[in-house]
Amino acid sequence: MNIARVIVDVPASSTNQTFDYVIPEKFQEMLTVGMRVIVPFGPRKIMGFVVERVSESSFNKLKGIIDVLDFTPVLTEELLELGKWVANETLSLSITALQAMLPQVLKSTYEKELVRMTEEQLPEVFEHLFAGRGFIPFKEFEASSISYYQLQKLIEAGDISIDYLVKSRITKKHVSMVKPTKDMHLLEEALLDLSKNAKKQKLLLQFFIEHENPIEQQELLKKVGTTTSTVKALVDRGLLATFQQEVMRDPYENREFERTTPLVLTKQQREAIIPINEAIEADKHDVFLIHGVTGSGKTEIYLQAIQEVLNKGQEAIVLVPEISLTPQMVNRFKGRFGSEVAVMHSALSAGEKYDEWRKVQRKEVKVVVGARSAVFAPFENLGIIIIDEEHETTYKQEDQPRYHARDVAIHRGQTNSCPVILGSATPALESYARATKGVYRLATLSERTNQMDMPKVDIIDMRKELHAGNRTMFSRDLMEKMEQCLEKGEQIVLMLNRRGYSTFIMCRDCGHVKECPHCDIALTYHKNSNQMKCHYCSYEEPVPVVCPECESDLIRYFGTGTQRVEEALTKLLPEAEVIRMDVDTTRRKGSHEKLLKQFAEKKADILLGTQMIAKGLDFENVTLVGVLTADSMLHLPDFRSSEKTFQLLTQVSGRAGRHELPGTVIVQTYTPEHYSIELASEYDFQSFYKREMSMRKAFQYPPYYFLALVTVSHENQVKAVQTTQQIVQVLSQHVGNTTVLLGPTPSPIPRIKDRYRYQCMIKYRNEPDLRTYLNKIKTIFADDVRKNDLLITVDMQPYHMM
DNA sequence: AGCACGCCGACT
DNA sequence: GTCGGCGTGCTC
Repeated sequence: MNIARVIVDVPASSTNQTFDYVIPEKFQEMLTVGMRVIVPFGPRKIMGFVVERVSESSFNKLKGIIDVLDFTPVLTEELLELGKWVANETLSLSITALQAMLPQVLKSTYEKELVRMTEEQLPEVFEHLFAGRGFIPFKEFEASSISYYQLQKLIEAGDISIDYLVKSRITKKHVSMVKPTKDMHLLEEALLDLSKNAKKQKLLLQFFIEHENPIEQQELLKKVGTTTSTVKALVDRGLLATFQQEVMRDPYENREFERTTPLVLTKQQREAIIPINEAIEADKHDVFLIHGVTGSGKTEIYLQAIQEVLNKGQEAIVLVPEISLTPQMVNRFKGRFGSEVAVMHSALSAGEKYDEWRKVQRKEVKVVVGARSAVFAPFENLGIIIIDEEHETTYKQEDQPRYHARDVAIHRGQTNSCPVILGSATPALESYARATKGVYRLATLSERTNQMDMPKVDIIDMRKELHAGNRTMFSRDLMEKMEQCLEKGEQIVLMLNRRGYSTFIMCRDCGHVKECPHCDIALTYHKNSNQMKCHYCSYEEPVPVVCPECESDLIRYFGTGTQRVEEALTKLLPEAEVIRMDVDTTRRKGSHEKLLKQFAEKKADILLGTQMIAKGLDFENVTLVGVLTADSMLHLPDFRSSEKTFQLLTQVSGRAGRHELPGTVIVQTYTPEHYSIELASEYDFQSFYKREMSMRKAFQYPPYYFLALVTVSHENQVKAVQTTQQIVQVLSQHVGNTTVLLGPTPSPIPRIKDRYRYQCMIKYRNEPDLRTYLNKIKTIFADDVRKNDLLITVDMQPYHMM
């Protein structure tokens, strides 16, 4: 078994296979599957994952592994298998699937260097370039005006060589430690030898005579009340030594978590948890869907089920949508399970993420609470996977590998024979349909634990407001209720559903909208820099003074951004303090949390924000929730827009009156008669489900049909259309007659970065070999892709049609 | 991907 | 003769 099969870090279809390498003697014993290695690949050195150890290879001249990067495998055998499955399922490359399971810092970066091999005089230009150094970054050569040919000659002559470096992004955090170097009695002797003036040094020695263990320098200095120079003096005398020790970053280290104990469950909660506990006991895989209204105590069920799993000595993964991974959520898990919990979300620095991941790898924790990618946590004795807010679209990764965390979770649940819990107040139609069919087991929690009714929802027809002469973005009802709220000292949450809207620039005279010259999309206005930016290609230009079309100076920015609402609010309710939460105010790390804390401490009356405020927040003093534009995403070209609207409205309504104070919700809309708005206001999931299902059936959408989306992009529009047409043709020869092929159709954004984008949508009910056909297409066009800069992407079960 | 190799055409 | 610019095939 002295040969390793390696998946190399070269994301290309032609290298999407294992490569065999000889394992040098010194690595024979320690190298196991799942470790990262550095291997020669052509003239380069690259990183790769060992996926198998074998004793024979069909390949003749094997090269050897250069280095092994890990002492503990970064991928367990289960995860290697899972990687294969993900790659196959999502039609992505093996290396991409494997990389997706690891924290970013474990990715390798590559650099080239020029190494001087001779002391003899090099040509003038090279002497100048090296400037006395033994090696230089290759980039410096590229930046110089020296020709490649000249370099080639020197390389051939052996005067210069190229070195390929594989670097790691890992940054381990270290602290300075201090320890005594001599025995106790020697320290005591030294103490007597010190001069009378060296008071601080004496104190330090005294300290180590009492505590002989190494101590963090910072802590030592504080305890003894001295500075590094004193420590240094003793180090110079050979009595003490300083060294660096690695520490784990703990993003929550300075936080106290109030320990909580299990709550008494309601009847409905008990009924829901019994079958889950049975599955845990029996090591049986099953998918449970908990459909529970907001405030029905889903989280308590999760906590108690996890406790059951921990009691068995097993581990738990909890997935939460990024956006609701709020301090409140983290508190609940940290409060119950303390240091057994690792938290993984995007607000952590790369280093912190790595450390949290290592806590799992080193078995220092038993529970992971995290966003999508936490589904790959390297536990080896998994007892349960929980997906909260399972309907959230953030569980679908939008770049390669385009996996859905729910599917991965269920697959891991099968291999680990453990239960998977999906929880939501508004389950995804797909999930609910499976639950009704008995594929998943359904538990319904219809009562809130505090017995309070859901807040009353008033729908306001904004067309009538307009007719009545109200041209502001606040209806008369909302204004009145806000004023009442402020008088009583209660708080307000205002949500602006910005999806589908953005601040763009439009000419009031001719209606001209400023678009990106490289993408078919309106440029967005950025107030702070006074620039127009493209969100797709980061093209930028200053805001025009006059309309480029008609030269009118009536060119303004448009759209209802949170900034504009804030401005309007301060005009209409000057006494109200407003906290604005959107991408602009929450970009900085921790600012999200800070703003929420301020609001919780009642430092503001109104919390104004985008969707990000709809989830997971729980403020006792909030009695009014206003949705400014409920229908803004209803008209998007997305078959899930009704579902998303229903979910969002239900979610945001749950923010009001969660405690003693009764709550009101005001929903402003231009389409009050739309069923998703009407039924959300009545909290009628069942009717919505039936209604939406019949729509999906009629229009052949999930859950009745599966989808696959093939997108083709090319600089040349004709080429893009033609290729898509060819793809449709090839597919039509293979697929069954119940399968629908749509296309070529332009993508919702038909051009990005000067590339035209066309797509083909496949709607199917039963196509067991579809992946084979799609792979075949990839092979057919592989040449075209490489030679003609064609791009073909496949998205199985797409969530965004772009 | 990224590198070498080879062929071609432009330029001194 | 000297260079750089692509197109092509290969990487254990």
